[in-house]
Order: sequence, then structure tokens, then C-alpha cells
Amino acid sequence: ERQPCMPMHPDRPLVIKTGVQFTNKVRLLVKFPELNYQLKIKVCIDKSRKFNILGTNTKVMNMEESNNGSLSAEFKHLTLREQRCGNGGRTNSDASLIVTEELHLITFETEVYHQGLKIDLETHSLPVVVISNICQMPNAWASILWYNMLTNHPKNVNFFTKPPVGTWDQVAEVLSWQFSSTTKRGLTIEQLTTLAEKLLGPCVNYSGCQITWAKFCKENMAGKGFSFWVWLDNIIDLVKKYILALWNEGYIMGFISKERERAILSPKPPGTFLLRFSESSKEGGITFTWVEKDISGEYFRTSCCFDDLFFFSCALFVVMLNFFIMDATNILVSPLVYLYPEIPKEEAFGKYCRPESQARRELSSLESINEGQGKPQNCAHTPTDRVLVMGVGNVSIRFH
Amino acid sequence: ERQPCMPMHPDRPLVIKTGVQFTNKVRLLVKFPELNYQLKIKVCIDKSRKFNILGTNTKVMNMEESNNGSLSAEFKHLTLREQRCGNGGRTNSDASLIVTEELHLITFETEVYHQGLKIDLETHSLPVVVISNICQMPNAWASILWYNMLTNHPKNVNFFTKPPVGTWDQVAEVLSWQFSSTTKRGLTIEQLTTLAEKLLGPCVNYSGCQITWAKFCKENMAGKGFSFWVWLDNIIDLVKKYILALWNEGYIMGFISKERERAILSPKPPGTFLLRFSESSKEGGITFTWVEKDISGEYFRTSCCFDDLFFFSCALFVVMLNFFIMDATNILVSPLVYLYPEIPKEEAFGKYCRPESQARRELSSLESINEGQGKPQNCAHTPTDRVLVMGVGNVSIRFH
DNA sequence: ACAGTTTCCCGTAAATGC
DNA sequence: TGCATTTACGGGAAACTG
Repeated sequence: ERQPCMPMHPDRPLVIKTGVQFTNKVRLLVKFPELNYQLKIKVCIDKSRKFNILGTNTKVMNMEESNNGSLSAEFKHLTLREQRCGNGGRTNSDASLIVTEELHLITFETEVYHQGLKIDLETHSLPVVVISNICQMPNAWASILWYNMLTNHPKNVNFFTKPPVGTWDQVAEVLSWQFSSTTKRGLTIEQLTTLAEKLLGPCVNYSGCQITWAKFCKENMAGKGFSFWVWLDNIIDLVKKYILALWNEGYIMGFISKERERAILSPKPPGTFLLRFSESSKEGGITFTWVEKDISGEYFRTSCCFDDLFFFSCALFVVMLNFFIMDATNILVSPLVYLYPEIPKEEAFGKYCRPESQARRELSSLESINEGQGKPQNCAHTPTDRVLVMGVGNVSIRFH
Repeated sequence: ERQPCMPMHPDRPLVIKTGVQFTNKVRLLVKFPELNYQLKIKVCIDKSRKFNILGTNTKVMNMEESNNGSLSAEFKHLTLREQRCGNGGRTNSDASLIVTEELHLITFETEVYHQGLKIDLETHSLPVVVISNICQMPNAWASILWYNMLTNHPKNVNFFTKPPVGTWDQVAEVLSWQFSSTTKRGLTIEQLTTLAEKLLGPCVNYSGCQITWAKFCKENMAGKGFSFWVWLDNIIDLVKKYILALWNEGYIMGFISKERERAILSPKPPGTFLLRFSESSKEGGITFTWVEKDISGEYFRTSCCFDDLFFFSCALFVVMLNFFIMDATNILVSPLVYLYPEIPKEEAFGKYCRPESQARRELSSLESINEGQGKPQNCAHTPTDRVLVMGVGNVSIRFH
């Protein structure tokens, strides 16, 4: 009889954003042949916090053609709005819970008259999380995952007052599913092992290891300003947005430790490279690492983190200062010297390369890039003047 | 007594987007000393199309401290919602007008009892344009500009049923003001002359020339898929978003014909360049042109159009295929050969460079870039293998 | 079918509340 | 004051509607 509360975000049911439409359907599984009268269903939400359901919240059940004539009612165009009462403030049962841990129930009520008796029927959705901004989605979805991973209870809205631990085996399955349900490829054992190490530290066998809710989603990772789940969820977004086809092909190793990366690249011929997600970028980024070999030995080089910010930082004045043309002898020269009429280009554009300039947004992005490059393990930076040129189709990107 | 209807878009008053808050203020200029009773003001909108004003639409006037004690009422948090009636459809007075040419009046009503007589007072805003999506803003704002440029009539809501022509002198002033009111710099005579030529064709003296509303905003420019105003407005957005500081300094010539560009660059030393807005990009773009000189003569070269799309097109697979490193002898080599374990990089990434790949968005952007480069006058493309490398800080962009 | 128009809703930024 | 949460609204896309 129960039916999940529907998308909104199609891959993330059971999370409802206030002001965004959602759909709900109830089906009557018990058949009363004598039920030929109108059966009116009312949908409502628990009153732990004051939400109102907007839209038609009562409906008459009707025959479902697809489903051997069982009765059902589908509520479309429902939205939730928080009722900000005069005294203000949330009135949830347990104030220690953050909003994305607060669970709510959508209930469906009806009355059946059977053999002269009035019977109140009631059913409800699985617990849902209500958010007010999409930026709360990662945490809200984590709650849904944790709940459904660890309990079959249909309405334990206090689940997060004392959230149970999960085993690595359970978590691994859920993590892989996050990829396989939105792309054509889940996670390999090797990728999962890298993730296990991030959550649990080095260990021979992760099977049976326990992972707390805090570790999964609430605490920041050691030395990082973000939780494991937020990091991973942003990577999922990055994959879907920019590199879905490559991911589907299995061309992205993605989760691999730097040690393992070197170990597997080392026996390979020079020029062999792999793609890996950035471990330091909260927003999701990808880098590539390759092997080089020459007479003096073997080198591993890793590109800068490649993400949205990277491209956003290509502000015009930076371009103008660094425009090169390759002459007939393959030497880079800069053809731009004077901004018309006779302003040296450094004078025109140089000052914008200082943080005190008013080109605020461009610069703040640029700083982040420089920061990333400062970390030697994350960038092919060497103290020499050696220059990398990274081509982009007709366009190419260089860094040094 | 009249008061413009306030922002929303702070630089674009008199345009109201449905569902977005706006503010309105009325002041009573006539002073009635005996008016010590409560003077209630009601705000409403004309009924040519069915809009409702949401928010507190009645208010009591009160003393204004800043303004020598005159009475005023300020309506905040007003929003407009269209009343979609059962029969549907717009019910505007003149169905031939598009929404951004439909003018509406916000009216303020009150009743004054003076010496035993009831006096109905009413005032209204300047005509406003109501839009439902911000993408209608350019055309809506053009309507406001044209109206206020050509009439002092306080409430001619049928203005656009037969819009008067403007002279170039009027239009030039308005165009320059579009820049000077949102940046620190208006348009020079030379820039304006380039714009005049776009609107009116070659001419010795544009003063007094007539420009129709259609020419300004309704018809597409010859051979282009967009109107003059839409093109210009997107450039204003580009300037504000990415190159405000450079524009304020006067470092961007911006509007200059290709003939004039060559004429002024020719006598200058090699390496002299200037920045100019793209004439072919609807969305607003900027290019730079420079002079080169060698034994065989003088060359003018223009970069690709530099805009949002340009950077968005830097998809990962394109980067992977074109990654170069410069070796000790300044020769570009590609260190990436095999995707781990032993997939030739062309096999892994090459197929995504075809439009039939599923990397839809990346590719559609990429195609636009190639297109732009196909136009010889717009790009430094030469049939030789000569390569341009355009640096971007630690990062640089190359095209060939 | 189609074009003008509106609705939907994410994601960033700002405001608000506690 | 600082952090958690909500509101605001631009902008891209989908849905609507004659």
C-alpha cells in the first residue's frame, strides 16, 4: 500500500524541496468488490514541523487500467510550504537534529463503510526529508540512503536521534549504486577499496568494518573542510555533467590512491596515463597522471585539478598577458606588445593581476588555481622553466 | 507626485517581472495643514491585462523625516501575478502588440475630505512593462528607453501601436547612457559612429538621421539572427560581467569597423593591438587584433571570439587529445600516449570528438568554436601549420 | 507545427533567524 | 556574533497555448 513520494529530482526520491512540485500515488491493495461508491483520499503531512501541502489534497480513487482494475489515486502538483508562525522558529520534536536529519511522513487518509461499519484507513509514505534549497540535497539524500540501508521500519522518524552504524559491505553497495543508478557503470572492487581506505584508514580487509553516520556524512574528513559524502556527491555531479561518456566506458579510474597509482603506472611504457578524481577539491575535480622515463630515471607527473573553476579563471586580462605565437623555428614569441595607441600591454593588463584590483571575481578564481598549483603533489610544477602546453582542440591550455 | 516603479533590476526601473518584488513610493506634494487624519493609499494596476498585486496594497501615509515633513507612503514587497482566467489568453487592449510593448500603469488612489467635500485623488507611475522571464528584459528595457526618449506623455499606454521614429542624436545619447549609467565610461564619438553605421549604413553625417523602432529593436540586422539592441545589450552584459575594469580604463576600443581597425593599426609599430567586440556573436564576445610585420609585408591577425562558450567548450576529452609538453629544446611533444592499461589515447578520446557522441553539450559548444574559426576574417587561422599559443596565467590557450 | 510566452526550478547570493 | 536555514531571483530549459 505504501508508495514512495515522488521526484522532484528523479534520482533522489523521498527528498522534497519546499515550493517544488511532487507527485504521490496510493493504491488500494485490498479489494472490496462492494466498493462501488466514491472513495475519497486525503493527503497530508505530519505536524512535527508546520508544513502545508498546497495543491488539490483530496482526490477520489479510480480504476487503474494498467493494474488489473485496482483502485488508485495520484496526487500531482503538490508542493510543500513551511508555515512560519508568528512566534517563529522550527517546532520539530527534537531540536538537536539538523533539518536534513528530520524525517517526515506523508499520510493518506480515507474512510470506508463496510457492512455498516465506518473504517478509517490510513497509510503513509516512507520517511521523507524536506529541504528549502537544493544545496541541502546532498545531505538530505545521505539521510535517505542511511535510513533505507539500515532499517525496514516504515515510520521511524526519530531514526537520526541515534543513527545506527553500517558495515562497509552495506556502504560499499550503496556507494556503487549511486553511480550505477545514474550512469552506466558502478564502482569496481578496486575503486571501492580506495574509498574504504578514505573512510577507515589502511586495513587488509574492510569487510565487516563499521562506519558511523558521523564518519559518513557529518564530520569533515581529516585535514579537509568537507565530509566524505559531500566530496563523493560532488564527484558524481562532475561525472554526470562533464565526463559521462568517458565514465560509462570505464576510462576513468577515478578513485585510486597516489601510491597505487605509481605502482600500477611504473611497469607501463612511458606515456601511459590515467584519470583520477581530485582528493582535495570539495567541488569535484579530475586530474591525470602520466609516466615519463629518460636516462636519469622515471617520473610521475600529475596535471592540475581540472574543474569548473579552472576554466572560469581564464579571464581576459590573463589571456592578454600570456598570448604567444609559435614562429617558424618553433619558438614561442609574444606578438602583442602595445595596446593601441601605445600602451605597453603590461601597463594595461598587469595591474589586474593583483588581488587589490577590482576584477574581483576573476581574481578570486585565479587565486584558487594558483593555490592548487602550489601543492607539489597535485601539479606538474617543477622549479625549472619547463613549460607544459595542454591543448584543447583548436585551443590549448598551457601551464608551467 | 509621480514616482517611478522601482527595481528589481536596479539599473532598469519601469520593468517589472511577475513574481519578483518591487517597491513603490508616493509622495503628496500638496500640503493640507488640516490633514491630521489618516490618509489611506491604495495601489493597483490597470486592468488591460489581468494582473494582481500581491502584498500589502493599502497603506497609511506618514511624515517623511528627510523631506521637510511631507506625507508619503512606500509600498515594499509588492509582486505582480498574472491572473490566468478560465478562458485563458491575454486580454490586452491591442493584441497586435507583443508583451514587451504592452504598457501598464501602477495607480495610487486615496480619498481626501476637505471642507466637507470628498475628493478622490489618483496618481500613477510612468508606463511600466511587465515581463515573466528575465530573458524578456532586453526588449522590455528597449521599450522603456524608446518611450522616454520620445515622449513626455505621462500615460500613453498605446505608444507602441504607432511608435514614433527617433533621430540618431537622440539614440546616440541613450546608447552612451546605457554604458555610462552602469560603468564608469560612456561611448566616444568614434564608437558611436561605428554604431550609427551599423544602424544606418555608411553616411558622412549621421546627425538628424531617423531611426525607426523596428530598426532599433524589432528587425534582425542584415544577415544576422538578432536585432541591433539585443546585440548591444548582450555586449553591455559582457562588459559588466567580465571586463568592467578594462572598460572603465578605456582600454577596450570595442566598436570599430574592420576597415577602420586596419587603418589605425597600420602606421603603428608591430605588436600593436586593440580589443573589439564581436559583430557576429549574439551573446556578446570580444576579440583582439594585432599587427605583424616582416620582410614580406604587413599582416593583421584577429583572435577567435572570446566569450563564455569559448571556455565552456574546453571539455576534458579535447584536452586529453591535445596535451603537449615542451621539451628542453623547446619542441612540443605529447607525453600522453596510452590510457592505462594500454589504450591508445586516440581510441579512448577520439570518438568523443564526433557529433554523434553522447557528450552533447560539450560538442555543441565545440562546434560553435570551429564555426567561428572557419570565418577567415574572424580568426588567426592560416592554411599553414603555424600554431598560436595564447597563455592564460599559469594556463595558456593555443589555437591553430 | 510553431513561436511567443509563461512556468519550472537549479544554484548562487543575500537575508534571516536563532 | 556565527552558523544554520530560508528566501530571492537570474538564467536555462521545458511546458504551455493559442
